[in-house]
Amino acid sequence: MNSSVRPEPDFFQSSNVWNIAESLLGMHICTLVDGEFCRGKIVETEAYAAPEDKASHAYGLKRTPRNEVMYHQGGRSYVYLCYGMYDLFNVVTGPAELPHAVLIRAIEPLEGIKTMLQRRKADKVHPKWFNGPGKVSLAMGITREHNGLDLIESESIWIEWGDGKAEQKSILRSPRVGINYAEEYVNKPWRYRLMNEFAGK
DNA sequence: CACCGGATTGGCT
DNA sequence: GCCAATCCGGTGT
Repeated sequence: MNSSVRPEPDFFQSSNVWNIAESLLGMHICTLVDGEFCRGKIVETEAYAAPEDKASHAYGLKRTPRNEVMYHQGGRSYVYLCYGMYDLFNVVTGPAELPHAVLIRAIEPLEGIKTMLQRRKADKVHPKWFNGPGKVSLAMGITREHNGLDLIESESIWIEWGDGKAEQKSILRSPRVGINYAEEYVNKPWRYRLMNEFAGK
């Protein structure tokens, strides 16, 4: 199987962040944190396409210590604090200096399920524990400590091919969540969901 | 099931 | 000081 193989760097370096966001559906996110290995199938993503995208932290090529890693070439992690309480995990994409990123919004747990349930303080597997970007980080053990990691080389967080490319017809596109400030970008259908019970509603 | 508010920190104006 | 790429529990239908 090539399901447990990581993509080559050029997968992340494409300037087509929408295609990457869609391609990540069905792929696996893996973590090895505190000695616990976890694997989740990615079932929901969102594309952020600065400089034009007003929903992006890098809108207009705004560059700050927080979003600096977005300017790195694709293949790094971008983890930031949201609403003072949640660390959200993104995959940085595109060539250097083009600050694109894909937010991982939901997973279906595949391995390390006991650990994920403990971290979520949940008793049994149910989509409600994994169907949001804050929930993904909590379950997988991802924190801002993991910001800026090289997903090609890291032994803490990485991406694998997993199930392979999803059927076009099994993918839903819709506007992104929580970006009501983004004006004409509010309704861009840059949220991608697999028709899978673990994806958000 | 829909709607609503509180929690809680740091980034940036 | 304002408010954010969210979550969760409470209330009412």
